Parts: sequence; C-alpha cells; structure tokens
Amino acid sequence: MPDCSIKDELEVLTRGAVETIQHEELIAKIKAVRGKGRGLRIKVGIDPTSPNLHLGHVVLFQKMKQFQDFGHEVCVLIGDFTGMIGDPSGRSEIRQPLTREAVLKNAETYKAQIFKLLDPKRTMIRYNSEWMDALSSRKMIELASQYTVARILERDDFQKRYAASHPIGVHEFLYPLIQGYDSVALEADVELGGTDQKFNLLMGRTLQKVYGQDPQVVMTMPLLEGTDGQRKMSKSYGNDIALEETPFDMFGKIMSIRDELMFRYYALLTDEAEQEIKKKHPMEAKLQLAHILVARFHGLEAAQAARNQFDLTVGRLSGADALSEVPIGPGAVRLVDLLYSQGWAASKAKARRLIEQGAVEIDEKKCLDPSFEVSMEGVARRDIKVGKKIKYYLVEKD
RNA sequence: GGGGAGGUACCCGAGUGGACAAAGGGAACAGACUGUAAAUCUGUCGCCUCCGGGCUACGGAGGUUCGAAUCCUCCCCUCCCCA
Repeated sequence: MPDCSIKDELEVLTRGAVETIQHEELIAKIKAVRGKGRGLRIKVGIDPTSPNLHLGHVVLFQKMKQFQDFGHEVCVLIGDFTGMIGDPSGRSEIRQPLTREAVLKNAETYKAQIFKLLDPKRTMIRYNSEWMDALSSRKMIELASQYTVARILERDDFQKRYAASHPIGVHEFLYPLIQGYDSVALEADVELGGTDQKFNLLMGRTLQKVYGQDPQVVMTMPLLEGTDGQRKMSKSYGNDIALEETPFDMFGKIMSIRDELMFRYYALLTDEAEQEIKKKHPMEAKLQLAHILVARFHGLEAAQAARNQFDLTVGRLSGADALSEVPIGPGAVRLVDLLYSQGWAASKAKARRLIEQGAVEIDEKKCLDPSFEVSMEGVARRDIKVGKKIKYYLVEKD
C-alpha cells in the first residue's frame, strides 16, 4: 500500500474527517517516515466505562484501519486509569466512578470487539494505568500546573455546567490533563477522536510541547447519528446499533434508518465510493449496506442468513412463509384469548384493539370481530398473521 | 446547618376540588400508502369485561369532603440556593 503517492494517502486518511489539526504537520510527518520502514503512531483513546460498542464507535475504528492499511502503527489506549474518573464530555452530572474490576472487564470486551475490524497483529493495546499508577503526586501536581483553571473552563461542557451551577468535581479537571499526558507517554504522532473530544485531543498537543515532543496531529471524526437520525448514536438514547446485536437485529436496524442517513453510514463506516452507491436503487443500496456491516461483524454467512430472514419477515409473505406451528384447541378458541396467551398482544385489551384495527388476518382474510372464535373444524391448518411481524400456522391440538 | 423547588402513564411534561384513565410532545403499536421496518397521513396507546360497565392509577401512608392528581398531616426520595 505505501507505494501510492502521499497525495493519495492523505486523500484516504482525511476522508470523512471533520478537522485535521494541522494538515501540514500530517504531511510532514508522513514524509518523514516514508521509506524508513516504520509508520506513524496513531493513538485512539478508549474509555471503558460501558462495555458495549456500537456503530458510532466504528467510525473511529474504520479510520484506524485505514491508517493501519497504510502501514501505520495503531495504538489503542484503554483508559483503565481515567475510566475511574469518567470522561466529563457531554455530561451534565458527575459520573459514577467505576471499580477497577469493572473497568478491566469492560476493556476485555472492547478488545474482542475491536479485533473484529482491526488486525490484532498490527494493533498495539496499551493501558494508561501503566504510567499513571506510577506517576507520583509530585509529578501529578507538576502536570496540573501546566494548565490554568480559566483555560480548562473554556471547555464547553465545563462552561455549561459551571454556568448552570451544576457540580464539577475537581478530579474531572484532571481527565483532559491525563488524556493529554497519555499522548506524551505514548509519543503519539496522530490522535483520532470524535468531534466531542476536540478539547481533550488538543490537550495532547499542548502537553507534548511542554514535554519537548513534536505535537501530535489531531483528527476529529463526526459523531454518527443513531437510528432516530437525530441525535448521536448512544446507548442511553436507545438509538444505537450495537456490535453485539444479533445479525438479524443489526440487519433490521440498519434497514430501518432513513435514506439520507444511509449515505452518511456509507461514508463513515465503509470504504464504498459515494457515486457508485447513489447510482443504485435506494432499497438495493440499503440492503447492501446492511449486508456489508453485518458481514463485517458476524461473517458472510450470518449476513446472508440475516438477509434471508429479513426478506421473510418484512417482505410481503404468503402463508407458506409462516414461522412455525401453534397448536390450539381442542374446539373453538376466542381470538382475543389466543393473541394474549401466545404473547402476541400484551393484554386482552390490546389484543382487542389490534383486531379492531385490522391487524389480524386469518387465512388471508382480515378479521375485525373481537369476539371471533377460531375453530380448526374441517381444516388441517390455518394461517394467522398479526400485524406485520407475526405469522404462524394454527393446527389442532391433539 | 439554614432557605427554596419538586416527585403525574414507557420518557418529557400540562393539570391546583367534580367535565380526569388525566392536555401536549416523543417513543411504541396498527392501518393506508410505498422499494423498505424510511417519509407522510389516520388511528390506538392502564387492566378486566357477558361491551351495559367494572377495577386500579398522579412518590408512600393516613385524613378532610357527597367527590381528591388537586386541600391537610406524617413519611420517603430528587434537585437548587446560602453557609
């Protein structure tokens, strides 16, 4: 890969990035290592406070992979030490500190998920407790003296909390400092992060200069919107697509996003060329996106299976595609009771409403009568459909 | 330690004696439409019901009243300000 021109390399590396600080420095750094048999050291900090990664995190991993493919050395920094503080970014409250055990456990989960995308052989994993545990109080004070309260308070979320009289723990001031110090310890050449991390990332530059190092290039990536298409993807907003999701759920969630959002997902999560995608039928394009992403995290087979199941569930089905048999009877069964007892409706009142809304079809015929009784008399089986997602065969119970 | 605000359905939030199973928004669900589980429109959105109604619910427990989410008492919890 390093055979291509620096221009081409830069083109790929900066694609999708919101900001590169400073672009010229990146060019100089790449030039400096060209042909020297080594790459730049790319740092990405991971805060192991919650164990489940979602597609929002993948934006960064995708970028890391691109760096890796150009022969650069990717270093995943697991903030096991800082994890006990909790990143104040975007927080309106002080975070619950995690225990060391919880942080380490989360870190393991992270690692497993990261390697679905990155090559483990070319990825360095470091923990910031390696140097932070050893840092004396004396050194810590020295570190803290490198920055002023006024400048720390420039940070948007601190400012807001301060203005709104929300509490800010003194230890939270240390978070950006330590993150910056990690760059010093690692001698990072480039640090990647979301746009919300900009302040922390810049701290690395500041501190590296203080400690006599060449400052790292900071590259910020956009925050991926979640399935609601509005807010950034986050478990707490319930709009996330987790990597741990089953293939079918992941496939389905991707299929449920808005068309415009799909192009954003393409741009930030894949290497597909935008023009090619736009040429396709939107439905095809979205199916392909879902396929690519599910295949990446669950393998090709799982992606194909998810696709099939998706077609089966969502596509317009004939009774022949029903999921499985449900024995009923003996004798006639009230439809309301059937929906309730099968768990297709959470209560009898809900079952009744579903029927009245025309959501229930028996043998392709809508059944609008809530007091209807299903009987298997004279037939071996009946197809039943409740809403779009529930389809079964009814058979006579022995 | 002193003072203040507040706790309403899955979430946010209106409601300060009856017209309240409780506005509005979001989420969710259904129907129509569509290439889609998108968008849009319409509807539903506590539980049970012999479809007449019945029961349970506005932090908890009591009380006042013909009648309480709304008034009173005690308790629990959250937040803010001052120190």
